[in-house]
Amino acid sequence: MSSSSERRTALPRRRDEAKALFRNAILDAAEHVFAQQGFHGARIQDIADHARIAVGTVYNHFEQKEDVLHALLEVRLEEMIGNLRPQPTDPEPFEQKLRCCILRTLRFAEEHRDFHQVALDCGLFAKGTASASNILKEKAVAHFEKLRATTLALVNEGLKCGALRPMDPVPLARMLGGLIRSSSIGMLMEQSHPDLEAEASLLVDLYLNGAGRADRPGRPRDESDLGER
Amino acid sequence: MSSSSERRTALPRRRDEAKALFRNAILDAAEHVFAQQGFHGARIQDIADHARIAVGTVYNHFEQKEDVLHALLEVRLEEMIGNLRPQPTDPEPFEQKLRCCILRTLRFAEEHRDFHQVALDCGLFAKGTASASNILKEKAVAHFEKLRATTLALVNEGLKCGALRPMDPVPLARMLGGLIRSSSIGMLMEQSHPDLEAEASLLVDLYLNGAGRADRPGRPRDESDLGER
Amino acid sequence: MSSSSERRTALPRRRDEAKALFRNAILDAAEHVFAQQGFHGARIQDIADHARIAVGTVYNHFEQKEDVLHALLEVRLEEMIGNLRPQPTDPEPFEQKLRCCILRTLRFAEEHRDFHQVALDCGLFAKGTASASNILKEKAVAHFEKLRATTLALVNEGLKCGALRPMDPVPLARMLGGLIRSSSIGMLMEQSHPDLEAEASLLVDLYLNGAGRADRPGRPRDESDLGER
Amino acid sequence: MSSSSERRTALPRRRDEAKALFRNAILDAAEHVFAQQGFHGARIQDIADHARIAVGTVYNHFEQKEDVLHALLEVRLEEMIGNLRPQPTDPEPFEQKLRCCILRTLRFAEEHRDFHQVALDCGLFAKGTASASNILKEKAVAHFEKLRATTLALVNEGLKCGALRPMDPVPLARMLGGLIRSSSIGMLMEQSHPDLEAEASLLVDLYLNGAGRADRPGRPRDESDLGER
DNA sequence: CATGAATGAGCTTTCATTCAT
DNA sequence: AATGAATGAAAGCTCATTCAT
Repeated sequence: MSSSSERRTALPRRRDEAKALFRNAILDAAEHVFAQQGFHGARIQDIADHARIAVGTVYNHFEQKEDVLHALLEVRLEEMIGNLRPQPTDPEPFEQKLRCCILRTLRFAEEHRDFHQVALDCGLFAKGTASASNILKEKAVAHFEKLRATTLALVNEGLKCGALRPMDPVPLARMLGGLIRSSSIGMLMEQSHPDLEAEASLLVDLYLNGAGRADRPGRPRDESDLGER
Repeated sequence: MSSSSERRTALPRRRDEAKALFRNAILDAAEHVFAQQGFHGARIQDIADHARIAVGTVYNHFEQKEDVLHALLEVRLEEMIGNLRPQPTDPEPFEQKLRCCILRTLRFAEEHRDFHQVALDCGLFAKGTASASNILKEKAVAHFEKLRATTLALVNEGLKCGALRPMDPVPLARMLGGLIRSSSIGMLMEQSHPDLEAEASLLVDLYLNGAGRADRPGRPRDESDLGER
Repeated sequence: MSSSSERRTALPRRRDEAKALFRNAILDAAEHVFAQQGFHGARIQDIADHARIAVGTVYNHFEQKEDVLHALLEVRLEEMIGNLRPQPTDPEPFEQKLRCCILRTLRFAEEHRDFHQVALDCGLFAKGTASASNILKEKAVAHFEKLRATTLALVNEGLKCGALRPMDPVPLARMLGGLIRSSSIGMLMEQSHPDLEAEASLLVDLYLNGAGRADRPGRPRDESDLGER
Repeated sequence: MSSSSERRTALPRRRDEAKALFRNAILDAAEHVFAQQGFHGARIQDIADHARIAVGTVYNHFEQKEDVLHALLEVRLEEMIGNLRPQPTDPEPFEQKLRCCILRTLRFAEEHRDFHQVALDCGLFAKGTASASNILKEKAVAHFEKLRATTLALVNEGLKCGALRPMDPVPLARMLGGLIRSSSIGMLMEQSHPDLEAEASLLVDLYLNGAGRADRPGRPRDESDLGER
């Protein structure tokens, strides 16, 4: 009885493997080509060439060019959000935990420069941007919201444990996102491979303590510090 | 001083006025259309329609589509940089001056949402981004550098007068840029018209003092403060 | 006042002339290419080549490939219907009038073999046929209906003047259409140039008197003749 | 007489059965899909889906898409010609025999609306039509010729027995074909299920006696009738 | 100099056919 | 022999750019 029943499961299994293989190859190729040429500049032919497959094959896995982009962003963004989100193994003081999250995110950016390039190009980090909303439409917003929600959750945790100033979490999250983004973009631009640990520490320091000189005159929070002594 | 000699100067003057009129109309239309549809999604026809002129007329003023974008960015960026740069009338303590610069920049972003949309779309705020480098090429870098230099100058002034922590100005500038950008994007996204004065104050506060609670335990700069006593 | 006011009328006039020139050139080319290769086999490039214009120009005059076909059928069918419809100058006895209408229609078919080919290919003479309904959709039905109505009007005239057997005009019209169509198709097939006058006379004779031998035994209408004696 | 020798004959028999099963399933599916979407609009995938088999299987039975159409037309046309051809059991007076042939043909058209649709679409009834000649090439002509020959044979029989007017059989055959075709098309169009017996009688009547009123003045054959008295 | 139609290279997408399983 | 994914040539359509008026 085996052969037929085996076929029913073994063949599809192989097929599914092959399917996933092609799909990933296409997404990897797309990541690279989109990063180099932008979404509009990238031709399906280029992606197919990079994946060493035929144009038609791309269309066997994705209905439209846009769907390739969408799938790519979805997959990578999930990974990125996973990195930004606190892990069970992260150390407890919020400052350390934040440092770990940022470090992981920077490492991800370092390892996935192409994706970051694409994400920027698509305005993934800026909901409502023109080409983003035109290419990705509502889906773009969903992508962005996920990232924002994750950042917000991180900030809220900091507020709860008293590590952050008690204030509206939205600007706090916005600031955190801005800092990470600036740093990531800086890395992309410099094409350098900096000391990510140091960079993460610097980011946390700047985020928590600000850019101002601690003992500068008229520092508002010094006054409140005095009051507490 | 015959009428003919007058004509020699008067006529060109009129022509120049007319020329500038068309050029500005094209740039205004382009700002709107690019913001709505993205650079690649915008057709010359669309821009011409918005400016209520013929396509050919666009090509009488700009060699290529890209040149329209370039000119637009150049004009608006100059204005934006002018706003970010400290003015003679700005109040002296660095904190106040910074607040003024940021406020002007946010106001500009508010008034030129379309330009901001375009600038984001073109990765103007992120040198080396795909579509930016493909569309604008070297010129994009020049645009970006100008903005970066202005931010850097502002930070250096803060360092000189002792308002900022003595450290590498590059990350300080990057952080400042990231904050302003985050806030601008936030405004674009929310489609709301917030209290810009309050927003500027908040930004300065966060930039100088950080997001951390001042009296939290183990605050690093408290230690350095101790050392100075 | 002249030049500007002239321009407003003179320029558009020239433009309209040119426009009609191109449009007709496209339709003529399409008639030929569609006839040779069928609608699906004809590429826009082929039509453009035949009209000695660029592909894009075709699209400046017609939104889609289908619209070219539609316009072609509309124009030619109007002409064809004009030929089938009785003219004021046609002689009065219905038989003679019918002969004239058929002769004109056969002449039109002879002179516009290409159109006939296309019309057949599109099932223009058979409402609801597959490719017709797929390519032309509702418009195909409209085309067909016009033709049918014209044939019906002709038959009704014959009924009114007592030249045709008093019966349901629909089968009478159907028969007339079938005869003309068969003859036209025969001409297309034979690639010959027959004596159209003779062909028209033959058609009228067959249509009015039938294919049966007049004096054959058991002829039903002879019986009715008997009753009248 | 071992089981092995049996197999040698039994197995191929089964195989042939299975083969015919698939072949017929494909042709049935093709008949439906071609009728719905036209030859060019029908994808092999559609046909395979309808036959609930895989695309590859179609190509195991037919070399090309066109061959499917060709085989379909061949099979159905043979059947159609068989219906049009007089049967041994048909009653003898030519008029009755003709009535039977037409009735069978109309019944076939009624039962095989899809095939008729396809045949029309392919210009099967009009040799030399564009898409027909492009799709079916010479084979189309062969199909058409068979049908024409059958019609011609029928007409010749009528001539021989004196039921038809002594004249060139080609126009007579053409007229007969045109009448049957008009009626079939009419049925396809109306989507109605008329009384086929009445329709057949009407056709024979019109074919033999024409559409003209028998006692109208100046009827040419009346004169010849007079002469024979 | 404004105009707007002509141009044609280039792109996305389709689908008949092939072929490894 | 059935399967269905891979293939890639081919076609419709777009739109930046040109140019005659």
